Amino acid sequence: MRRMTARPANAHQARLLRLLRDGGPNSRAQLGDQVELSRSKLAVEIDRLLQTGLVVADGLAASRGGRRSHNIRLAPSLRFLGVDIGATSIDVAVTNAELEVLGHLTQPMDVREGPVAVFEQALAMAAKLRASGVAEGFDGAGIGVPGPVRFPEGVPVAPPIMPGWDGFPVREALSQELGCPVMVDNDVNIMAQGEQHAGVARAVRDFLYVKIGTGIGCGILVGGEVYRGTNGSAGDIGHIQVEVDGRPCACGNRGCLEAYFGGSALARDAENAAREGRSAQLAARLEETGELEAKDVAVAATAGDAVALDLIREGGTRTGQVIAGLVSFFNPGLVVIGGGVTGLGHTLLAAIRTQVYRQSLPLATGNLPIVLGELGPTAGVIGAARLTSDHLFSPA
Amino acid sequence: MRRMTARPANAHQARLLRLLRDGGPNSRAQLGDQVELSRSKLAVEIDRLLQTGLVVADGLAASRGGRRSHNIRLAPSLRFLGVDIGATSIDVAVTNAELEVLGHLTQPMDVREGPVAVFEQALAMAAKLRASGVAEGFDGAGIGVPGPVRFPEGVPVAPPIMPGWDGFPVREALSQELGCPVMVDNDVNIMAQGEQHAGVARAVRDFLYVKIGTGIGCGILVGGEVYRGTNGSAGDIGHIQVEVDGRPCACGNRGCLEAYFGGSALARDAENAAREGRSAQLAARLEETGELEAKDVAVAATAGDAVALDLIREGGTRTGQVIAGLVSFFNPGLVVIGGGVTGLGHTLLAAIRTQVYRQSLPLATGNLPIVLGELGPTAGVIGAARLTSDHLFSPA
DNA sequence: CTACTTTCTCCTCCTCCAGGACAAAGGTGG
DNA sequence: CCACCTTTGTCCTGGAGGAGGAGAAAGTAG
Repeated sequence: MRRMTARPANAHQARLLRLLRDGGPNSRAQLGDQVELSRSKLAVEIDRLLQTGLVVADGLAASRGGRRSHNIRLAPSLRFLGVDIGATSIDVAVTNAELEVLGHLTQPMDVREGPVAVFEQALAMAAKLRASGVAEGFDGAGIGVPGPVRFPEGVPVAPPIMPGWDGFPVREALSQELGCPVMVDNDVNIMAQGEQHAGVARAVRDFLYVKIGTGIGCGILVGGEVYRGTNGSAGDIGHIQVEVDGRPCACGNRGCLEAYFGGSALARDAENAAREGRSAQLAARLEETGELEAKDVAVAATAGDAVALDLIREGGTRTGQVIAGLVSFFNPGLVVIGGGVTGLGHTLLAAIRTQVYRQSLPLATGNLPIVLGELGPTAGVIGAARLTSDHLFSPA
Repeated sequence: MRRMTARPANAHQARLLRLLRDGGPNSRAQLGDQVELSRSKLAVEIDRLLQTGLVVADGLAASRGGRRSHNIRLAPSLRFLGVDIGATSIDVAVTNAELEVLGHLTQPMDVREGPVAVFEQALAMAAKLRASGVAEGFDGAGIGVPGPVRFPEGVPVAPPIMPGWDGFPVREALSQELGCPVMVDNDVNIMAQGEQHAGVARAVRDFLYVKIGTGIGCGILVGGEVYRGTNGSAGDIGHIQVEVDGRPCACGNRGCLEAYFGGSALARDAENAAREGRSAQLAARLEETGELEAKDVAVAATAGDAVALDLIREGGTRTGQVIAGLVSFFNPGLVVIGGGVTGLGHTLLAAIRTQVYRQSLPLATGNLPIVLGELGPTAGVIGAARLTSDHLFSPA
């Protein structure tokens, strides 16, 4: 089960591996244009990488007017496991070394059942993927969990929505089970990295990824790197106050953003609206299922339900208020809105945009795109795979 | 006039120069303990630095049980100029290579008079310092201006409180006049760097420096480096909204933090209180001078005036509200309160602390000190000098 | 078939740098 | 005062890192 994947011996090799990961197979000559190394040194390092098996020579490329080049690519047998643990669902995917998703499973789950049960499920899903033939073993795994993480140790700290996880040695436990290196991070951070690797944030180095799921969180990228803060709790914007003496929040405070918006708040508000007879459509749905979810509001909104649209707009305005403040403070080059909000999509985005553009400094918003994430549920698993590949593709 | 100061030839030399700057004179052996270099390589690099004249051998140190060591120190003739341009005053100082202040001048000034007049004044102050004998010439200069700066070019962009400065080539113009390299940054950023170099933030890598002067701004340090954002406007927190449909602000919006607090707002509120007869003390002062300044409120507060104390507490609460949000978002290891608030000091600090500790996430505030800056008005000039020394002490 | 381009390999030479040997210069205890 | 220790600094050698020229290999264009 245990795979001994080689590691690059120096920074040059690490650099080359990342170039091959992000740019796909390439010739020695083309790689030489992207690094500041002489041809001879480059050849030496690539030979060494070939010897370790991390990269392979893979046929000849078409001529570009001269001798045809040998393609160099990352070993096609490399496999990364990406796991995204949300509050209510779990995503597991297998990627190749270029972080292309080869297989992806999603299942509902309740994070409050605790780490043991959740990881049992995650490992079962991984086994299922392996049985399907996309992987024989894993060279590395990345995990996102819905709470703050002490990143170097890979241990959740004081996670509000998953109390049973506090201090559970996620990294060590999973590394044992999987027999490969494991990296653990906040789920918002891995989604942000996913959008940076393969989504809308490809060319941007300083940006914010705002995830609106059950709760609301924010991934912060500074110079292309995740910023995690002193305790790993950076980006925890769900409990920023938006109303003095406002609604009570589950965290014990009052007036938090999450008391007004996010999957939980939205479902609760929709149920109230249904019970009070303000929306026939939501009431009908409530009748059917006994309770409402954020998804139901999205469906109702798409069908034109005025109450549902109002709820989304109001939530977007609240969220926009907070984002406006963060934009003034952080002056990002891009704001990505992601999370389980497909369907809420453009109504929500419009409300957020209106609020941010009205409220932030002109200099900060002048050239600021605010867009929806383009990867949807794969953002997390791609980001998780990237996290572990960043680790493996760095000098040992 | 022009000084051709040598630059380090490589990263090792740069590292050594910074060690000598931050740790003072030192022996080869002690330096060797702080860098990962062999003794021989270290000796070579130090010899080269000695040849350039950037460092000098400076006598023998006391024995520590064996052969006495030769002290190595930065050239004692090196001089940096630090300039801190505020909204209403200008600070100019001269430091040696260890960034110790050798001479410091402060004068009132109105930034709206435009860059030409202001720099004429700054250069006159620098000349006065030179005439006093603390410097013969300058090896580098750092300037802080009260507005966003496009850092690589050293040009202010769209500064709200100093419209005449937009696009003025500060770096180039001053470099011409002074005959040395010049670095330009936002004044809040240089103050933050000052506190990091020689003040309360010495050991902290991720922190926020909140300056409450005429307006309110924030310096952001990530991993020990200033974060400036995509347009150089990061940290502009004075126009974060604290009240929906609140007081009109000079920026055209409503409910901004600066509409409620900061030197301008405080002076205005104090004048209103005086006119409405709510504070005899402030009214008396208004009678004397015709208008009130933030300073007058500080004096009244120290004397126990209830209205003045209330104004400060209220402003601190508003500011604390904003900081609380930033703390949740950024999870800093330290928050420093600085700016022209000496006197408001502990009343203000208490109000800010109360609000932040009440309102931010426990994980983010658990071990978070919120303290006053300890350098006062020298923070800016030291930070400015450090900015330019960071530049000079990096490979050419 | 010739001329030219591109890609890749091989070889030489130079610099960087670690670490051992050793010299210099002090202290300590008899 | 001398033998022996510690600390500091210098010198030397060998090995690894790396740049760049020469040229072979393999293609295109005419």
